[in-house]
Formats: sequence, C-alpha cells, structure tokens
Amino acid sequence: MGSKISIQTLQRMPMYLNLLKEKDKSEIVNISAGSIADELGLVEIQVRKDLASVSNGGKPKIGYIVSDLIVDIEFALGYTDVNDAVLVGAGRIGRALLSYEGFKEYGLNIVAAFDIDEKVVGTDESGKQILHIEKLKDLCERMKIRIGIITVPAFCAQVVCDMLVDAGIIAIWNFAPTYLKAHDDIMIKNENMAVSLAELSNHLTAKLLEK
Amino acid sequence: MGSKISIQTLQRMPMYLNLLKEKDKSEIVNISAGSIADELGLVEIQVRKDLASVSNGGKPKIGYIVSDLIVDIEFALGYTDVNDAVLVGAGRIGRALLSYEGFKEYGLNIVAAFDIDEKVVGTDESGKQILHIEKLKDLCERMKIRIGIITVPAFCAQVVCDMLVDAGIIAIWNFAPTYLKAHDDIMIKNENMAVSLAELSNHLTAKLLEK
DNA sequence: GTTATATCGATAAATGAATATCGATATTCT
DNA sequence: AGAATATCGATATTCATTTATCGATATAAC
Repeated sequence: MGSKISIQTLQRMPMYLNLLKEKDKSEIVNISAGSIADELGLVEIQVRKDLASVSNGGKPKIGYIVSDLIVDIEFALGYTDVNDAVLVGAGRIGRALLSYEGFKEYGLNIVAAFDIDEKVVGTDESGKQILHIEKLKDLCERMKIRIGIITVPAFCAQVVCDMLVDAGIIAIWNFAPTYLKAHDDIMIKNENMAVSLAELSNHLTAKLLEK
Repeated sequence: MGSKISIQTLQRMPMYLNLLKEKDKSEIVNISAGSIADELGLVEIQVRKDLASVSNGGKPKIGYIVSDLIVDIEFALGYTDVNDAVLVGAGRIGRALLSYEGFKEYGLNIVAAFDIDEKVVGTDESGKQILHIEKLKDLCERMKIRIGIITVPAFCAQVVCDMLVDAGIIAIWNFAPTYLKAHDDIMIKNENMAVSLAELSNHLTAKLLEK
C-alpha cells in the first residue's frame, strides 16, 4: 500500500477497475496479476506494481481478491463518496455531459449547469437545471461544490475559470481547447481533443509513410 | 529537427499550437521559448527541447518565428492534409462529435456515421448522414478511410472495433469506457472520461485531506 | 568596432517510470 | 508430509523524460 500513486499508475486504474467490475459480475472471486495483464495488454510486472500501490496485496498461487481490489481502487481514486460538480456552458458538449449517465458510476454528480444565453437559461437537460451564470457563486458556496466543468468556447474559458475559482472550486475539468491559468493549488485537467487527435494523426502518418 | 517525437512531447504540441495561433492573430512575429513557457506554465528548457524536435530552431536574442513554428508543428502532427474518419454510434456523444466544428481545424473530417438503430439510420446530424452499420466496410474501403471513432456503449465496443479493423481502419479513437483488443499495428486511443475523473478525484481528495 | 545581453542548442545530470531478476510463500498433488 | 507450482513482493536494472549547465551566437548599446 504505497503512499503516493504515480500519475501514470493512476491513469491505468480505471482500466483495472473496469475489468475487475466485469469479473465481479461474472462471480469471479480471485484474479492474478498475469491474467489482468493479458486481458488489458499490459505486462504482469506493471500490473503488480500498480496494484501494490493501492492494495495490500494478493496471495501467492491465488492472486488478488476481486472485490477487495475494487474497493481499494475506488478508495484510491476517491470514488467512494459522490463528488458534486457544476458545469458551465450548456452547448452541445455541455448538454452531452449533462445527460451522460455514466458519471454516477465514477462518483461524479453534476448538480446544475450555468450559461449566459437567455435561450437556454431556465430550461433543463436530463433533469438538470440550466441557470444563469450570475447564480454560480452563490450556488457553489451554499452547496460547497469543489468541481467545475468548463464547456464554453475557448475565448471565454479563462473568464469562466476565474469565476469558478472565485466561487471556491478547486478542481476544474476543462473541455475548451485552450490553456487556462490559475493558481497552483487549483487542479486543471484538460480534456483536449486536440491532444488525442495529435497522437492519432502522428501515428497514422508514421504508419502510412513506412509503407 | 529530431527524428522521433516522444509521446510526452507530442501531447504538449497542441498547447503550443494553440498559443502560437493566438500570437499569430495578434500579429506577433517572434516568440522566445521563455515567454512560451511562462504563458503555458511550463519551464523554458522543456519548451526549447520540445520545439527542437519539430522545428529547425530559433535565433538567439530573437526567438522563434511564430508562423514557421505553426507550420512545423502542424506538419509534425500530420494536420496538413485532412484525415477522413467514420464514426460508429450515433447516440449522444456520437452526435455531439458529429456536430463539432472544431475538428476541421485539426485536420479531421468525419465523413459519415453508422448505427444499428433503425430510428436514427437514414437521418442526418449537422449534414452528416447516419448509415446502417452493414454499409461500414464498403464505404471505408471505397473511400480508403483509416480513422474510426467509436461512440457506442461499452458492451458492443469490441464488436465494433473488430468491424472497423476488418474494414481497413488503422487508428481508432475509442470513447466507450472499455478496453479494446486489437492487433499491435492498430492504434487505439482511449478517450476515457474515467481517466480524467480519476486524476481529478485523486487530487481533490488529497487536497481536502491535507487541510 | 567592441562589449553586453538575451536567447539559443548541445551535452550532462537527475529524476521518474517500466522492466527484469530472484527469493518467499500459499496451495495443490503425490 | 514433502515436492512441485503458481504467484507474489522486494530489490536491481534499464530506459525515458525532465531539468541543469555551459558555451555559442545574433542583436543592441555604447
């Protein structure tokens, strides 16, 4: 049970969690690092090292206990209690996220959305109200919300970011294709499609050139 | 102008590209590694090293030429010619992607979407036709499409993945929250929201505990 | 023209992550 | 019970990435 989880390891955790939950559904009780590695396209040693950092180990000849591992990983990821979040920007992407049921599984709960456009303010999406941006701070403070999701166009993302920070948000999930500046204490996770596309494109051109 | 770009460096490229395009709009001609680092929250040396791998350098006392850098980065990322792609799964996320105008900027062009649900087959989203999945292979082969985007539920993602590979796709952008298996030659880029959430949650719990 | 300064590139050192090795241990088989 | 085996954890090694150092060079100031 290591004290600090490396960022790379952390990023693999959801893969493990996903697989383990499937196994759990299939009533599989034990699982070895080797078989996890096989199914996930990783190597056994890496799996063992990753798991060592969150769980207190498996047993020789038996492996790990699936259900225990699930609990351990969810705990390490902070999935145990639901994290409330607000979303700013009720456009296409924003509404897609609002209606995405899967977040609950990860312990994320979007409580409300905010926008400035009078056409969408007052409506709701999948049961989640879209409020005027001026109500943001009040709601965040009253509900002690710590996670903010930004789905506005790039040009106003920084303004929204500042507003969120002002409202007490300390973790920001940014879908706008721009770099946001904030104090070091604020975590900003950029969900930049361009990054993924860059990797794909680069791979693709490399592949096409080699032939 | 290095021969191989590391994955970490590659992931930072869109950040640079973004900033440089802004500078270019503001008619800024030259830029130094140091100022890029400041604006992006990186360190100067890292910026210099990253840029060295794609451009053939800046000049002392002057820095880099903004417009040249943009060209160099876009070339390195393979953004120069438009990459055609197909999308499978015309649900919420699928349709959000279909209507997202920003992809053009990154050189990605979704030519058509596929689904199995008769209710959506035959309709279109933002001018893009939604076809029956059985037409997938034919269209990909005729149009020599190499990129596939998966936005179906997790339980059928693997089947779709296999179909795409069979249709000649060599780069897959997977939005389904599951691990996909394919031959090593096929690049699979997982856009797993759970990964980002994991990082956020982990940071958040760490932050809340330290106080 | 000479000197000072900003900024670069190349090389070296430090850090962090992935992989390999090996001994230890729980179960199974004889 | 004792040997064989699967599987683990700890430590060591290799590899990748980041950060530091330093000399070189283009411009600006004097």
